[in-house]
Amino acid sequence: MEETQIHIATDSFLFCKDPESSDLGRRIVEYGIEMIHELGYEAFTFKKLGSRINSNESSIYRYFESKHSFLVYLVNWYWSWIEHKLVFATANIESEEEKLEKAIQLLTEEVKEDNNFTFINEVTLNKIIIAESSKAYHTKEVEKENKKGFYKTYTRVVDRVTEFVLGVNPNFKYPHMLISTIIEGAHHQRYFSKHLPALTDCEEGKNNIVEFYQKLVTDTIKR
Amino acid sequence: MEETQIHIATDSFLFCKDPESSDLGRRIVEYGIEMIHELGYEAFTFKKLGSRINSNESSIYRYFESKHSFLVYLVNWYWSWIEHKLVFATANIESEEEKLEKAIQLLTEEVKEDNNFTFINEVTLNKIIIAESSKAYHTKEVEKENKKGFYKTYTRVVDRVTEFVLGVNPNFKYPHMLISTIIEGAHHQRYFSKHLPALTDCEEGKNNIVEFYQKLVTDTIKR
DNA sequence: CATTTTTAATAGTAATACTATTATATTTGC
DNA sequence: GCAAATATAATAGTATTACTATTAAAAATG
Repeated sequence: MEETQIHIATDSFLFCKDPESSDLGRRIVEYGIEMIHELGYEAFTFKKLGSRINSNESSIYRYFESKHSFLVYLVNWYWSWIEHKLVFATANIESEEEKLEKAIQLLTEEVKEDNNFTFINEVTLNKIIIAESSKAYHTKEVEKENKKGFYKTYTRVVDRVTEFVLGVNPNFKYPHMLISTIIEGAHHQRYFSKHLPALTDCEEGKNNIVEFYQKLVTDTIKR
Repeated sequence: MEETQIHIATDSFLFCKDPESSDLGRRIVEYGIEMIHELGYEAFTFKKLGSRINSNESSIYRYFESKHSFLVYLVNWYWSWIEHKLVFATANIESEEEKLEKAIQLLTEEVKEDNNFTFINEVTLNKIIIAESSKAYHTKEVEKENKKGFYKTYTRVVDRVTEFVLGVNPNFKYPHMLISTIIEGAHHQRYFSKHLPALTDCEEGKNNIVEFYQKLVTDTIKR
């Protein structure tokens, strides 16, 4: 991987105490990801996590206000990481078309390598994003939380790619809609291909999802 | 509305006792929809529903095995209803293009009228589908439940519209992917436009979502 | 090395998502 | 019209969840 040691910034309103600031904090995040992936969000509890990392439920509460805010933290970490990769992948590229293509690739491909520079396993985190992230915003408190900035990292990624769309076609009316459709769509398709295959046309091992969305974007914004 | 008294078939594995078979069953569904909409899926409980309809928590359990299976029941009812409307809206139409257009309209528009022929308020149910339905299949038990047929109504709708896509372009490689992307996408956009507007380009009151997806389909499948 | 901070241990709470049992209505079949 | 069957309501109970509060022990820091 091209990265040297990177640090993903997370806003301080996403936690009580910064999990990156201590060994316990890092273990909470590292094994929390592992356990949400294994058990699913519903069955995951801080109590179970505490006993897995030889710590205590109440100690985890000093880092995260609730199970929900832990999920929100992970979602933000993920999108900050994607944003970093996006900036890197599109730097020094002249062609707007090519920038957009790189962006779509990044947003729709499956994360396959864990760079191991951090305590976060990005491959597993990507699977959590696909399977669980919609639970972060499908709550009665969305609007309140949105005002607090809980979803701004995601929004920022959408905005960046929106710029590339407008770079290719400045008259395209619905760039945000297109990009959020593609991001959510690709996640759905990956989930469906694994669990509800009747809803997709994916062949094992083939990169149909990326191909489909690349074509969809090209066909939709050009005219 | 064009319908006469309709009856939406629901498979018997979706409930313990058919809620349509009694007054209590119908009240459970009617007010259950109302309460999930008001409180959100997480805060909704059978206990609260029982006291709202002057009945009892344990009586509701005679109709539905769990809160989860109640949601699954509602999702299936919704898609059966959509399927019915779809068949009706595309009957006797010759042109494949026109059939597809009607279908996309139906799948992406907001439900605005409750025909009041049944005990189910379709406007409210549509809002539940938009905000909560992904929770029905984002569980660790998806595959098991899929085998039992929990998601087959949805699949059937996707399959029907897939046929229209192939009617317009028999060589199009990803019709299921396209249709499920559009269905989920439209739901997301409606949710975003209300709660997370930075992710869309919707103007209040305008039908941008339908317009966007109609164009997207046309541009993507033609070539 | 004294103080502050962090962590662990323990206990406790209200609520959730159920199950089980029994009593009382209501429906139905004859 | 009434006995039998069935549906519903009332009550109680369970294990677990998602937390909060308190205190003691351990570790870091100035």
